[in-house]
Amino acid sequence: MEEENNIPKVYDPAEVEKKWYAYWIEHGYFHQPVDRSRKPFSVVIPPPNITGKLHMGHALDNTLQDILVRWHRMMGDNTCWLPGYDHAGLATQIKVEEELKKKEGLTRYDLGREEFLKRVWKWKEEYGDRIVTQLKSLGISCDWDRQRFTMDEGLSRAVREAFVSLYEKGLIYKGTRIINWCVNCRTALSDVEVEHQDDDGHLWYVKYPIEGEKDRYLTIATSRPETIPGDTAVAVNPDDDRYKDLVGKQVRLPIMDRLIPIVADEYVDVKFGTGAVKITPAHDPNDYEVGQRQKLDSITVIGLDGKMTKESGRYEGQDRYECRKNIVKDLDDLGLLVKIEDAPHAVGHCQRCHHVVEPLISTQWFVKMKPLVKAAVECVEDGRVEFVPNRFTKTYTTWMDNIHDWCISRQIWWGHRIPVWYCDDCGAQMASRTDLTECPKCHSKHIHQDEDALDTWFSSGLWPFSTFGWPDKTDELKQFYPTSVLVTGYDIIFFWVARMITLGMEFMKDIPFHHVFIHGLVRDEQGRKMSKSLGNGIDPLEVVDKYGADTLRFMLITGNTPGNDMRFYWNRIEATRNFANKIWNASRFALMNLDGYDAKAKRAPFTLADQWILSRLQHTIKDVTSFLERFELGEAGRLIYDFIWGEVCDWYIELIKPRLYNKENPEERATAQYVLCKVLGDAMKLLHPYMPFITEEIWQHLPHEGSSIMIAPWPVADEALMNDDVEASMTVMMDAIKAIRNMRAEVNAAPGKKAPAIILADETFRPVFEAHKEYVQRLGTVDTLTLGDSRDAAPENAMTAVVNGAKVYLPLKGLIDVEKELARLQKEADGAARELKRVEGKLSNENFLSKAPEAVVEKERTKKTEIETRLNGLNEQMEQLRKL
RNA sequence: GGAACUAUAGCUCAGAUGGUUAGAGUACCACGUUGACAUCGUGGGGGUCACUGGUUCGAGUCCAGUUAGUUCCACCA
Repeated sequence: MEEENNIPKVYDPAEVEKKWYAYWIEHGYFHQPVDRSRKPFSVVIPPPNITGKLHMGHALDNTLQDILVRWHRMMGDNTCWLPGYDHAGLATQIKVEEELKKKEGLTRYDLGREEFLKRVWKWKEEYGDRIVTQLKSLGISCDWDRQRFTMDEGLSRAVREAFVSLYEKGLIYKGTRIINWCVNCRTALSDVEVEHQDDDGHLWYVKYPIEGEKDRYLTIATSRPETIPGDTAVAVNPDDDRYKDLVGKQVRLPIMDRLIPIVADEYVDVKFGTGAVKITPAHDPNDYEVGQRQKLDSITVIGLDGKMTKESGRYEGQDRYECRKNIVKDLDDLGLLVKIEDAPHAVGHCQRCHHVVEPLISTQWFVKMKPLVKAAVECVEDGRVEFVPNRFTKTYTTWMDNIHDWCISRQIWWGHRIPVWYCDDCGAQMASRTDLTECPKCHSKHIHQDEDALDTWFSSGLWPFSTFGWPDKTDELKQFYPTSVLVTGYDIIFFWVARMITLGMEFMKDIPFHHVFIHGLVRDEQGRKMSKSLGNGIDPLEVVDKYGADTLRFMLITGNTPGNDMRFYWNRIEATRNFANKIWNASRFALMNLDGYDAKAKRAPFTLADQWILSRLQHTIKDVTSFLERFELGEAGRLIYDFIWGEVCDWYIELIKPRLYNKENPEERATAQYVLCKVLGDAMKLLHPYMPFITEEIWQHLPHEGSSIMIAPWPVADEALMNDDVEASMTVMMDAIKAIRNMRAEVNAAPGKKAPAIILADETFRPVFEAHKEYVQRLGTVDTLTLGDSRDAAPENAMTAVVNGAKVYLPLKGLIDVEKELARLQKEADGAARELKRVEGKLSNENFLSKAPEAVVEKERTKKTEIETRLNGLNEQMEQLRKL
């Protein structure tokens, strides 16, 4: 062994990845200043929460972005990928509160607003960029110089501007309405932050005595008996004959002993329950509506703490669920409980803490959405903003069409405080871009700011432009807005995408991005969602440690299709790792045979193999690029994989070995070296967006121009090098070689040793075989190869295969089991006959001939001839065998 | 109650504008250490493309319906 080369046989990503990431940072490749002369390509990262820990979703999301960004950077676009993170108001506050409770046994109220916020900032400084560090280990090429945080001064200014501007237009208002209240988080929530799930519930049927009529009752069904103290009416459908005479009368509300009216309202479904509904405007959104229509009072019986208020009489102070039990019991004791039915019930839960959300009447800030969404819907419907895959357009537009006003105030401290001040003296309410110290109306110093903070999504909704300096008119904004593409999961279309489009159209009068590239979820091997509670999450960093970021990235991108969920399979990780190792060894082979290589040295003309691989390379470049243009990242990746492994490694490298090993002919050797470098180099470029590290490592070893593959120009397909004749010739040779291998394996002939073969080729391909005998000898493990004309008589005692353009024989005297061989040939012939029948059927169909395009018909004709030739060859051979 | 998605080899998945002998990886079987790679090579078996109709010269691909599964939206007490 004279293996002087010290490149390891097995690729070890750990060190390589660390090295190159540092190198890229050091050279500032991720950062590009604004260059108005070049086409922009910009992406803003979906900002991870500062509380976040990297999970598979992030890995997928950011790899997708990185592939697009790296590709466009290589294409020469003025590329900007802006990173950052989100303060995540409620989520972060909960986290810090938990820590405070655990470590010091304190609540935020113990500390007070100012001190508590100091703690959150401290927490943010300590842990806030942990996720950013984790992202870096994936190899993503964000411009870290442009990193933003939603609570930065600049972004906070944008929030102020947006709020005040909407306020001045009357699109933000303060109102007292029924809202979603989390009794655990003690804050209002928007509709999208409430997750509905079917819980096991019951329907309690309760008799309400009708006033003035002895022993007559109206029976209602309720899933929430604890709200009975808040009832202010009972409603029936106006067309319900059962109850027509009762409308206008009153019932005596059980327990509370209060008279409430019986009203008629369309809302009531005659067929459901008893057809009579108790109305509690303060604790049910529907009842609230009915209450508005019927001008009913509303009585709040459940407080902000989830406990019964004094309006509930003797239940005051009880927890809402405890009260439920007690009321049911009391009703039973009174003989008013008719029956209890099991009934699944859709109950709203807080997205953050999962406690049951309570509908309550409360004074909050809202954004009036209807006037805003018009432009946001239009720009999607007319295609200015394009969802990929397209089906998410419908998800988006139907949601937007049914939009309700957006509750944006939160009773939390961490976040952007609502920029509204109230004058204690004159009662004025004013929104202001700057902090106020006195009332602009009466000049009183007795003013105070609204206590609430804004929904986190209000600031994230401004992200595509606030990050580039809005409301200032910066160069960045001019160049990079609208951004090119937004990459995100389908789970936050409503939370985030919809808001960005809405607010972008409002404030920038332009779309925030041209494409929304939606991906699915990464699930576990059984297809379950990865979650903390199941403990089935796989840490991306663990995969990176064990197999490298390149492997994780490639695995996440290939083997699934845009917008669909995918499963995480260790076994696919291993397969991808093997691919990385394959690339590694192919380049290792190249490097070991590159000694004395001089790109300028005199070269021999290209051989068939050279022309073939160069032709295949051009097609690969063309197809990969067009798949990338259509966001078909998985398909593009697959093409690169197939090209490298299936064509370069399996065929080309094997074919050029003799030339590389033979130092007696330097010109031929130089040609092989040149083509190998060219093909590997371009392949590395195509693969670079997917596997940035290993491609950089290899590219740096290969002869190259420039300082990094990541800024090397993206390959352009050279049409002049695409050669159909060459590809056809190689295909025939490859088919013949495969036929030889196949036959030898069938009879297990001379395993590992060379054996003779005979090929009778037709006139088109005979010269090809003659010129490249050694291809067949080498890859078919053949010693003597006898060539002849396809019209020559077939050799006796030989196994046969017929491929398009040639007949292949293995003279395996003694090894052939005539019966088995006949069976094998018969099977082949049967297949060919079946196929022939189908083709003939087509070709004898008048409709096919007249209606199908000429090219398709022609194709069928050639197919027919080919099959016939093959079939004849097989039949001939079988006849001969039968004579033996 | 609406809507979307999925259904292709034992398993995980690809199959753009309808025309391939329907593919890959993995698993399985056989053979193989020829100077990149056993994280490898060669060969093989394995699919009535969920079902039923329709459109078409031609359907895994388009349309309608059925079944099964997943998900999102929705105020039925």
